[in-house]
Amino acid sequence: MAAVDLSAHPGHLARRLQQAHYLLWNTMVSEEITSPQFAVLNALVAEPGLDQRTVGERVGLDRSTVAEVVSRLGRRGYLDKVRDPQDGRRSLLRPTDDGLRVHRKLTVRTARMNQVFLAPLSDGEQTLFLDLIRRVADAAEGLRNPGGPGEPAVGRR
Amino acid sequence: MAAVDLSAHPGHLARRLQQAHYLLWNTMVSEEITSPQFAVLNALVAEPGLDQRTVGERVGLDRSTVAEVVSRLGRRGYLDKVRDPQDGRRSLLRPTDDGLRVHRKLTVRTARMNQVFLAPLSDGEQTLFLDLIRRVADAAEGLRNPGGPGEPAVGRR
DNA sequence: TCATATTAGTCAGGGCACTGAGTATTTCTA
DNA sequence: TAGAAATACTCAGTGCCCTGACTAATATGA
Repeated sequence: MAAVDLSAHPGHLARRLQQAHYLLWNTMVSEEITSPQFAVLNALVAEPGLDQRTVGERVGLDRSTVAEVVSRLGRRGYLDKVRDPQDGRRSLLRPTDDGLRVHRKLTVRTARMNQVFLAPLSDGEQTLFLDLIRRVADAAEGLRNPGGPGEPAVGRR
Repeated sequence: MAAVDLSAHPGHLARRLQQAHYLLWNTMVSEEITSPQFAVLNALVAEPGLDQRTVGERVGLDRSTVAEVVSRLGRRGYLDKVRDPQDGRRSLLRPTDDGLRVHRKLTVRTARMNQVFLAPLSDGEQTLFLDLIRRVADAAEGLRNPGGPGEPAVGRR
């Protein structure tokens, strides 16, 4: 009897939103490459030669998850992974030609999918929507990473 | 060079939002019970005796995931599961006394967490935020479930 | 009534996401 | 310069999330 209305809970809505996106991605973008895999590939297209930790920072994934995603992309031949000769702890990542090709193809489809995803909102609402999510997510991430955004969290050399 | 700015991609933001919520839940609500588990428990507090399929419909989980979540809640003694004597295919679920107690406790903490989560937004923005997410998620779910909301999707008896 | 859907749930398999422990390498410092 | 601290990564374990194939039970209709 003391049950709660979950439709007012941002966390519950966030989960449903993410699930909806997952399904749309599968049908409109790719069944092989997932959205997090595309994010990692995209980060490497922007800055080839990044190490895993930095990639994780760019796309918002922890060390373990990056390792898994990278391993899948590597297995499919979309990126190369080599030990940094300057620092034996790091693995340096760069997209292969295949990886670049896939990235280009998915970029187009992703743009189309975003339009469909946001179609129920007016143009103004769309920018507002993205802005609100970003603010909430940034703030929540800031709770765990004190020091604030813009300011490098930990000992970036 | 043809890399994309992911901060304009709703799917990427949705994932980050959900991750941020996951972490906040862990620190502010419970390390034992997860948000989806609470959602299932909440549905059963509202309507004890539901079957798994209907619970999944209420909280937005597919059959397999509901089965897993239910099994964990059952293992911890928070719900009972019995075969429906009227229909041998169904499993009927109801919260135990322990389940009710936990649900009450987490309800309070969840409310506090929601406040913290939404704190970066003004009151007006908060309602707007929830409304926008709901509209996008509903629309995307409707793409897979033609027939529209309100109209029972499939043969509810 | 009997064969044929349809439905509820299970199971195997792949992928994302986190924590905590452990290893190798580099950096700092006494 | 040797020992301690920090860093990058791996590995094991837990949980969420989906699909597709399967089983058991019920409902339908020729």
